Amino acid sequence: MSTRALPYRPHNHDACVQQALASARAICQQHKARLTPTRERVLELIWQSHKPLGAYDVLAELTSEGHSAAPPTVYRALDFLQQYGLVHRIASLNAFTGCTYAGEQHTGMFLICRACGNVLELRGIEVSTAIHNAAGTEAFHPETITLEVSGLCPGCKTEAPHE
Amino acid sequence: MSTRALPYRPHNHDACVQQALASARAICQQHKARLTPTRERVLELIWQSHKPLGAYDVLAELTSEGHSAAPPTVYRALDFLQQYGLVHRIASLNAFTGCTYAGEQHTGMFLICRACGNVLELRGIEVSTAIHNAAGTEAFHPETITLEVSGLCPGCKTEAPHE
DNA sequence: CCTGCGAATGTTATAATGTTTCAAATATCG
DNA sequence: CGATATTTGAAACATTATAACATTCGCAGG
Ligand SMILES: [Zn+2]
Ligand SMILES: [Zn+2]
Ligand SMILES: [Zn+2]
Ligand SMILES: [Zn+2]
Repeated sequence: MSTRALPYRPHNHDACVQQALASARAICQQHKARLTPTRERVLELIWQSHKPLGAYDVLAELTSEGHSAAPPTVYRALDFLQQYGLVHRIASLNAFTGCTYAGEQHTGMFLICRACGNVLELRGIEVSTAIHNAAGTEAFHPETITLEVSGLCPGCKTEAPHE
Repeated sequence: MSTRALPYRPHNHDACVQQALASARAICQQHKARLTPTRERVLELIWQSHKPLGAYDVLAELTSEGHSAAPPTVYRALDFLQQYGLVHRIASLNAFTGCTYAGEQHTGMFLICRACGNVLELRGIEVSTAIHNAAGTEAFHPETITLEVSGLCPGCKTEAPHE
């Protein structure tokens, strides 16, 4: 269903974005949710950037396009997109990124390069299982998992191998 | 070395706190780091609460004690405490909690009850291994892992089993 | 076509969280 | 003591997020 974005490697990003938008439209239709122009534009802006985008980055882009927008405009769109699993919030960055596996059941695991800022989302089924097992030993009932790994991507690691 | 706090169960919390402070003093001495009165008081305040404390919560407490404090006072103390592994920042809450395993090498995994607000820190070695394995398949070099699980603790789960 | 209703948006203000900057005080060591 | 580095005080500022209320829009029923 979803074409997996090649991690940290060059690819036709326009096609990438267009596919994400098409997928989003389908998902919203399924749920009878309205992917309005503002919501769709916010999703597109987020997808166009490989790096997570802050809410105010999105806002700046919208206003630069002549859209009369205020913080609530963006946050409301982001809430909607999160609700339908189209974007994820990266808590450690206060930023948002497009979901690579929209429509598929998954626990998002994010590899965040501290050098280039790119983010790769993995499904991480084994990780998810291990987390649920660990929580189970404490009789804890998990609902949402925040898993963000900061470090160096392959490219940046070879560029700057010496700390 | 460290006495594991009994998860979500009653215990002598004063002793809990005193032990954490003693441990912190030892760790700082080892590293020739200065656990100044303000830093120690911030650590104590954070430990006294089982729930993660926001920076401004700490600040309010300090000022209520007559301490002339401003935001940087607290953030500097928190930076110091994080640097020496004495507290963790919970990114999904914008709050801070005392480290249960200070001085021990570990990847913090936090079980956060959305009902009562209590937080339990687990070491989660299997989880850590799974994360590193997953990152390895992408040739990613992990440095810091943010792993926060929100859900219901055993107590709150039985109280409100029906969503 | 109107009309009413709920969803979505516009607008303003404000809250909550975190940082920069520079000066003053304090500890540490020779 | 005097030089040096660390820590703290203080004020302003920056960033991120929400509250409150008015207005508009999409759509179904009459
Ligand atoms: Zn996802
Ligand atoms: Zn990189
Ligand atoms: Zn810890
Ligand atoms: Zn609970």
